[in-house]
Amino acid sequence: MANTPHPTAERIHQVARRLFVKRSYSDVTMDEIAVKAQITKGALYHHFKSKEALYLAMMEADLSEKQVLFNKAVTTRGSAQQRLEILTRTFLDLSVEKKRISGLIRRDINTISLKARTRLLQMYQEALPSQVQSIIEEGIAEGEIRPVDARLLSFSFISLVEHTISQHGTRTLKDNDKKIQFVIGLLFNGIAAGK
Amino acid sequence: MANTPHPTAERIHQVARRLFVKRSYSDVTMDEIAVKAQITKGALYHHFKSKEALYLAMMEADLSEKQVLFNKAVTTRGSAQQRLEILTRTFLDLSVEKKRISGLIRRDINTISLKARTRLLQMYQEALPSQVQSIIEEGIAEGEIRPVDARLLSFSFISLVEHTISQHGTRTLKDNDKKIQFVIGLLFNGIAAGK
DNA sequence: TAAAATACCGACCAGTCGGTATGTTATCAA
DNA sequence: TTGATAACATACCGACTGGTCGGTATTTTA
Repeated sequence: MANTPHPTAERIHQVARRLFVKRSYSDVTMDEIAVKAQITKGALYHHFKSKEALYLAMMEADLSEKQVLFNKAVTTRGSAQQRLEILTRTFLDLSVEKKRISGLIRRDINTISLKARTRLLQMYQEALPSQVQSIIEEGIAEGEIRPVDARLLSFSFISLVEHTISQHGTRTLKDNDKKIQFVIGLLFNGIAAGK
Repeated sequence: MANTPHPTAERIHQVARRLFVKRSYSDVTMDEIAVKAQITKGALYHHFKSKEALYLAMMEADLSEKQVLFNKAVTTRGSAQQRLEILTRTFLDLSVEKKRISGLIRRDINTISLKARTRLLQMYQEALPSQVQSIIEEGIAEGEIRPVDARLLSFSFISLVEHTISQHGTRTLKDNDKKIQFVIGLLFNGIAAGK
C-alpha cells in the first residue's frame, strides 16, 4: 500500500497531493493531474482506476505514514504533557503540505462515496485522534489530567494545533517551540490569569 | 440586504442554505436548488444572477444576523468569562443549520472568486472572530486573562465551540449548559488536574 | 384599461469532466 | 527472436452544469 510501487504512480501521488491540498476534491480535475504529472489521461487511468481511488490511495499513504510517526510519541515514556509535546513537534516538523493534508478530510468527506468515506474516517481516526486520545486517557488515569471526555478533547486539541499553522498562526507564533508552548499551555492551563 | 424582499427569494435562500450546509459549493447544483425550491432555473436566475451571487447573498444574510446577535454579548457588562458564556449560549441557541453555516467558510473559501472571497472573509471576521477577540482583549486589559494573542485565541475558541456541536460532541455533552461548561472550562482553566 | 415592470417558464447551449476504447511502444522472460 | 504484458498515448463519449434567451403570465402603475 505504501510500498513505492512505481515512479510514475509516485509522481502522480505527489501532484495529486499538492493539488488536493490547495483545492477541494471536486475542483481538482483528472486532466489537470495528468498534465501536471506530465503524463496523459490514459496513463493516469492505467495507474488509478478512478479519481476516488487516487484520492483514497493518496490519503491512505499519508495517514499510514502519520500513524507510524505519531505512534512513537504515544509509546514514549513520560508524562502526558511531555508526550503530547513530542507528538505535536512530530507533526509540526512535517512539510507544509503534509501538515495541511489532515485538514482535507473534514472538507472533502461528504463528496466521496459512503464506502470510501467510512474507510477514510477510520484511517484518520487511527492515525490522529485515537493516538492523542490514548495519551489523554492515560493522563487522566495517572491523575495528571482532570477527567474530561478524551475523545472530544483530542479533536479539540488537533484543531488547536492546526490553527497554529494557519496564516495568522505562523505570523504570531514564529517557530515550532512557540507553537508548542501556545498549544500545550492553553490545553493544560487555560488562559485565566490567576496562577 | 436582510430585508425579506420576496417570498420566492426567501425560499431559494432556505433551500440553498440547507444544501450548502450538507455539501460543498461545487457539489450543489443550481438545478437541484431550483427543483427543491419548486421553481425553474429561469426563475432562479431571475432572482440571483449567478451561483456565486446566491451563495454570497445567503452567507451575508446569515453573517449579518449573527453579527448583530453576538454583539449583544460583547456589549454586555460583566467579566470576559461571563460575556464569552453569553456569546456561546447565543450561538448554541441557534438552529442546527445556522450553527453549521459558519463552518462552511473554511470549506468553500477557495472555490469562489477572489473578490467574493475577500468580501466573505471580511464579513465572517466581523461577525465572529472580531467579536470574540474584543472580549478577550478586554479580559487581558483587565488582568482577567493572561496576555496571549487574542486573534489566534478567538479562532481557537470558535473551533472549540464548533466541536461541541459535532456528532460526537452532542453525544457527550447533552445540553447547552454542558457544552458551555466544557468550552469555558477548557479555555480558562485547561485540563491540568492540580487545582 | 393600457402600459410597463416583475416573476417565471423551459428549451437550449457551450463547455467541462470523469471515464473508456483503441491503439502504440517499451520491457523482459522464455 | 518472439510474444506477452505493462506503460503509456490519443481520440472520443455521454452525462452534467452554469448560464442564456425568447417568450408568457401576473402584478403594479399611469
